[in-house]
Amino acid sequence: MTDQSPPRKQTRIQREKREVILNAALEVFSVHGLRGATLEKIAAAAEMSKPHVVYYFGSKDAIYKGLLESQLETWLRPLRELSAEGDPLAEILTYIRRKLRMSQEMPRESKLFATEILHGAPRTRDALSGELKDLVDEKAAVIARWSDEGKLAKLDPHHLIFSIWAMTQHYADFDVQVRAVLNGKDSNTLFDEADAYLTDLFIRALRP
Amino acid sequence: MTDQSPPRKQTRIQREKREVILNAALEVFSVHGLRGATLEKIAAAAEMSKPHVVYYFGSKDAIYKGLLESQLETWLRPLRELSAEGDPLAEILTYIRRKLRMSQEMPRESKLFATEILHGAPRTRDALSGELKDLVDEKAAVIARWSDEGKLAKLDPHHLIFSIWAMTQHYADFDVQVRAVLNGKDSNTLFDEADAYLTDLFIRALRP
DNA sequence: ACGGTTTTTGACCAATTGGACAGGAAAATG
DNA sequence: CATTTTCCTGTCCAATTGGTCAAAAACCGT
Repeated sequence: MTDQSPPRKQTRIQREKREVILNAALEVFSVHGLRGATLEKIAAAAEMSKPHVVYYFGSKDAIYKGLLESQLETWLRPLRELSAEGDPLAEILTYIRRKLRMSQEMPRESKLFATEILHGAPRTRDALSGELKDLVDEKAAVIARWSDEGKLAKLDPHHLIFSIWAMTQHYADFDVQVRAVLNGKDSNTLFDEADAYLTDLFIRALRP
Repeated sequence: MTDQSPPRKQTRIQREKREVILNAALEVFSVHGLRGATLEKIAAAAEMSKPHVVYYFGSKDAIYKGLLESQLETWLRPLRELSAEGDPLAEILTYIRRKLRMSQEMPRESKLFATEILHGAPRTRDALSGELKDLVDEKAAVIARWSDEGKLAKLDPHHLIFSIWAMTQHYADFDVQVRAVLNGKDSNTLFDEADAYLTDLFIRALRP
């Protein structure tokens, strides 16, 4: 028995095509949302025929779910990397910077999740109250300990995390609005400003 | 000429019906988004027939636009009420509290705007770079003056406003996520916590 | 009570769209 | 090569859905 993979080995071409489709779908879903996206648009973006897309994923919904799943881990990584060992303030500032950079570099993923959650997270509920909650609780406990030890100001750690999510993702999800107000600023300047602002804000707020 | 209204006087029944439809539409749009909402669902929520809804608004799109327009002013009011005359820190904290309360009391409106902007604000672009930008610039100038006078910490006023939007609306727009993490907390407790946290955060950050 | 206007709806239509299907092209397999 | 398996697409279909239309019902001024 040389075949060690449990259900079925995926061929190279299968992996590649699925990858292409997921990327095209991300493009389309992030702009139009689940309902606004059509198989046709996805197929066009992936440069293949509509039945071909269905051939690989079975249904539009399956693509959408596939996308969410394939991105969830990436999405949580910055928080996961927040280490209990490091310097409290530095750890949190690094987390903020990582999250902000992620928003800058992966705005499509950010919008995908935002839309999903905004609409009640019908396909992600379990992950939210399972994996996500566990991770947040764990890191919130770390932050709470830091506060107790006097290394950080006493601020509700859960809400601290929420506010970091809110602010960093704001720049990706509502970029149209931000850009309309700060009209003419290019993306890099904008994120540099945001970085400086958030660093400043949280240094002032978190210092013991 | 007793009729003084420019184009046409709207009858009582017309105003009422339009009101009912807008309210039903808000319910449906805020949950499903523009594309996910159907005339049928709106009609059902308004307890009338589909052609009746069309009779009053002409098209689904017109209802959507009507909603956005009828809510925009309400949405901007808290910022508009931020007064250059008051005590700087108190004014900003009051603004935050108003905005947060608004998110709590009008989550449907919040989600409506969030979805619209998330999808590129195709129907709101002008308002964003016109009315909204002007208002923000005006209030940002006020805040900048306060900072210059040493009454407030020096923080980029535009980004300060963005961060307030981001955090307050987060609790309305992503309530599913917040609730999944803080599982079991009822709405009032949650918003009270948020209020306490945000007040605390911004007092620490804004004190000169 | 009556004629006209406004309101309301059932029935219908055309466009869109998710997806099925049959069969051809290409690749792997032997 | 022959055959089997995988890949790929043109064509079609049924469901959904935004919107029309004609006609009925309710309303209103006189």
